[in-house]
Amino acid sequence: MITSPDRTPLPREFFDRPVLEVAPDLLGRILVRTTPDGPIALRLTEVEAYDGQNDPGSHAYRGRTARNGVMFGPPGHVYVYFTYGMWFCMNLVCGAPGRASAVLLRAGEVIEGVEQARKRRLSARNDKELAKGPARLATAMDVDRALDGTDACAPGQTPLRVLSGTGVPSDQVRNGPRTGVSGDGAVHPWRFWVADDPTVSPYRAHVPRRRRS
DNA sequence: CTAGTGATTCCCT
DNA sequence: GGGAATCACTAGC
Repeated sequence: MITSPDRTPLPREFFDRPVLEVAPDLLGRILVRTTPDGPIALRLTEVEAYDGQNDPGSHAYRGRTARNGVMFGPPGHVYVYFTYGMWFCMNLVCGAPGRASAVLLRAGEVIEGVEQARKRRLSARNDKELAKGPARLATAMDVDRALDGTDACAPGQTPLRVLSGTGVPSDQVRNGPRTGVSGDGAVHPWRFWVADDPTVSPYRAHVPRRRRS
């Protein structure tokens, strides 16, 4: 049976909670990106929690900088960072201002605007790979640094919004170590995903890169 | 399927 | 100057 997902926007209060509550609760929600070419919608299937300055894996661990400033602001805003010289990744800021916690959006299923997402992700071998991985997700959803600081809970038109969707029953939520996080931050099992979902990205342990000559 | 590596730029020490 | 919340590609099993 197909039930139509709830298109109610998530209010700011949804994000104004501890990040370890918000992260699993985001699974099954619908991220909507409004572009001039029409909307792209994504059902979230994999996320990671980053707990501000308490968390060695978090960009906010060493305090506020030019890059991570949005994380220290109000919840419900989008934090976009550039990494590995080529890619963008997007987060949703959680908790009270100053908490600097955020949820990294790692993977999802494109459910609307598939044609547009395919054009942005030409190397994807099938539609399950369109947003399988955080940089792939950002690419498919046309998210880059221009959207850093966007309020996803603002009234009226916004380039990004999160809708209620259907959510995911808690017995379908799995969790484990975060991908690509090194050092002391690797101990926390703060990656959450939907059980047996084919759009979840493969786990990769952090590998330190060898120095180039 | 897994493991290894180059790409490429920005941030922070 | 070192490394990064990654991806795509290749080789080999």
